[in-house]
Amino acid sequence: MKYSVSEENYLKVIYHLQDQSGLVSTTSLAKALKTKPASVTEMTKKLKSKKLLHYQPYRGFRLTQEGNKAALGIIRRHRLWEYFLAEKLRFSWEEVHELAEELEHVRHKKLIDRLDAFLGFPRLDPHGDPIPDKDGQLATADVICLTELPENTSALISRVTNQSFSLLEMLRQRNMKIGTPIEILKRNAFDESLDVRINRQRSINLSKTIAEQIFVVVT
Amino acid sequence: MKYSVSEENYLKVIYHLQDQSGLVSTTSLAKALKTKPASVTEMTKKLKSKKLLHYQPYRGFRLTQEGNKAALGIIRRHRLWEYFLAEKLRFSWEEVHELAEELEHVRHKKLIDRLDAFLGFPRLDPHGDPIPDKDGQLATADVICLTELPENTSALISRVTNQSFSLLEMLRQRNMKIGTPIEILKRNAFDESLDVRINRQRSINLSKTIAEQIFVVVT
DNA sequence: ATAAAATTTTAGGCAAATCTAAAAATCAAA
DNA sequence: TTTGATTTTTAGATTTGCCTAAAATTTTAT
Ligand SMILES: [Mn+2]
Ligand SMILES: [Mn+2]
Ligand SMILES: [Mn+2]
Ligand SMILES: [Mn+2]
Repeated sequence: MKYSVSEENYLKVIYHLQDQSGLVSTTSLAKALKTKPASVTEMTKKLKSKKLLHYQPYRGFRLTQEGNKAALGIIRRHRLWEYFLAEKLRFSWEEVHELAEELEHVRHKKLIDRLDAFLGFPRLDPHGDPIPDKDGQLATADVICLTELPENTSALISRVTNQSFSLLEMLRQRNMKIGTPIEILKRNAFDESLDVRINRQRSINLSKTIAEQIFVVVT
Repeated sequence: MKYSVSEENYLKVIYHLQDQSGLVSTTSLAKALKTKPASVTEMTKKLKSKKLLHYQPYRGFRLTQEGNKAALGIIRRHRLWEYFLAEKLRFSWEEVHELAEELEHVRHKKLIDRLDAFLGFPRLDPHGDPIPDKDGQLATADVICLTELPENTSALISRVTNQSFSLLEMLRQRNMKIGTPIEILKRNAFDESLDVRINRQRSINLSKTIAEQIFVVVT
């Protein structure tokens, strides 16, 4: 019912890794948590014994229902604090993730529900990621990766899943934020970069690496 | 420069105990921290080696300048979060202390300074305790204990230093909060209880035990 | 199918913070 | 001032989470 900070970090990271690949490997988790594979094996054994994940030695693991629910609780707290930091304390979107990494571990149902109400029950965090509600329900948005957007089709930037400080800082400096209109003018075959129009005004070039991190909704 | 949650709790509690008695004893600290004297001895040895407190084996200890500064930083965070919880999230004053006990350990200068600004640089927390400013300065208020207030002298409730949930809940239910007008009608010799008038209206009886926890400013 | 490479687990340790039990020091009283 | 009670410290364990190095297992390549 109540987990340590370390256990919570494992649960959250496993949840995110699962979203991409189905089963999560020891190495990928070790890398994501900046720890060593041996440590991961020990912790996953513990989490298994607490019935938070399915785990067969050498085979990888995934969250149980219980583990999933716990992870969503942590993600709810993380994203609500991110929203608070950005909207109320005026932090920029590249700064909030790191701070929320600590605040998310203050775990009192009443605190987080009051915070939710104070913020007006926001549905998206500053990066466009959905905020699970009281019951752990996640709103689903039908976004596509910017790299999949056809040319000359207007869309809105709706989500940036990568939390890298420098990526987010870069986007902010280019006035690209959640809700900003965007359109692909040209795909450059040589480096797969994109020439895009931002805010129906400025035209800039985005490397493939950056474009892959941006998700949009066609309007 | 950066201390563990445990070290922070020690520093804060030593600060408060020092305020009352000069030198702090191993047993009193153990009691306040709900731990055992043996654990206190080990931790204080560590804090001494970090030059956060003066400590002679068997003789008791007190904070160094450095330790004092650190303690004030923790108290600043604690009280600002208490203010936030009470003013913004509408928690009652008996609920905020416990929540702030966890939030106070999220330690980022910029976060706390932004929170301070967001709250409008409050000077007192919900219990009337002064909030140290950015530089650790504490405003001093000239309060007296309710038990010292002369009869028929109007005063304002300005501080309740005891953080007991049930004491604070009791006072709230009697409409006694920071800023509430109060006046002593009669001292009862038998049990040293006080008949007081609250808000220039209701007259109630306060036991000596309760009266000792209330501090007032004569108006 | 086998050998080499990669991944994962086990074994053995370490540091922080706690505990209990026993020893040492201090304090209080007769 | 000696003794008995109290306080404090030391000794030795325990728990959590992490580490390195070595062994076990699985995957990949010849
Ligand atoms: Mn984040
Ligand atoms: Mn986010
Ligand atoms: Mn408090
Ligand atoms: Mn307070």
